[in-house]
Amino acid sequence: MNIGDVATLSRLPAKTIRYYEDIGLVKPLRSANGYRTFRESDAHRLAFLGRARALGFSIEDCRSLLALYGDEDRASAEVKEIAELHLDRIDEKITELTEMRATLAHLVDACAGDHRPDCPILADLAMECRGEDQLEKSA
Amino acid sequence: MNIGDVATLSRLPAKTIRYYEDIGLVKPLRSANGYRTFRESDAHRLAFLGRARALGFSIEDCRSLLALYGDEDRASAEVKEIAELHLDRIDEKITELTEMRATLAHLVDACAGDHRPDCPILADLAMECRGEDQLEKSA
DNA sequence: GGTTGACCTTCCAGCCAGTGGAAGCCCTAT
DNA sequence: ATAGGGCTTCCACTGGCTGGAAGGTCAACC
Repeated sequence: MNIGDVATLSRLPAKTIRYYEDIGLVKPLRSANGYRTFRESDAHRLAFLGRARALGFSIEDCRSLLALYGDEDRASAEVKEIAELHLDRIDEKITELTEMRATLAHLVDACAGDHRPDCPILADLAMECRGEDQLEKSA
Repeated sequence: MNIGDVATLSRLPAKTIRYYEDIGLVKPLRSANGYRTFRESDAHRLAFLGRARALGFSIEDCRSLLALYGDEDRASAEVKEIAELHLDRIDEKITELTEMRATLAHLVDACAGDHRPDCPILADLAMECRGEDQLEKSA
């Protein structure tokens, strides 16, 4: 298989696949003309990578997961630990975004959104009275 | 004020403040020794930036928001539009993360996490049977 | 006057995970 | 023979910083 075929199969851009080779995640053979030649196992690895990335795992997580996948003597606990850490990171992000969302939604709601210049969104961003403990110290 | 003072006030790292100058978000004066000298208005802008960034606005959004803030003739509608677009982006991210979270939580839940190698997380990532429509075509 | 140490300066490199584009082979079909 | 599509490498760029090196400046202390 050439890179285009495996790109279609894995739904990863060819560029990404070359990048994955660069960083050692996949090691296709080369045919006489210099083209990359992907075996079934390479295609399989790329599909694995595509799904792991779609779940938000970092490239380094993917590397570890692939290593565990190829290790017959792995303990599922090792896999689970990676997944749980990732889950925690996702939860943190969701929490952070949800807080942002709440604040922002509140401000958007309060803004008339008309031709007049008065705007509670800008007023909030420009607010002097946060970080007052710091200001007091230096005052 | 030197950069350290304004860094403390705005709770932004000095490096970040230098970067903001680089990209034209803030324009401090220079004193004879080459040190940046921040006016009250610069400190104010940096605080504004810190809060806008904390709400997840992109640097380019921040640039627009600062311009609107300084424009007496702005319409609040312009501010609101930026905020609403950002809100939509946040909602998209939350949705995406929530979907990931659900899938991942399901898999983590199904994994024994013991010394044995069997692992539904890896099994899912390695699954052949997704993207079957594509596979069928090329088969 | 010398020295420490905290502060400041610039510049260059790197992070993550790719993406875009140029310049140039290779292969097939007409 | 030539047009097109696919493949190759390489370099630069994205966002939003962050780290570190090499060196200038300033206030305090001995």
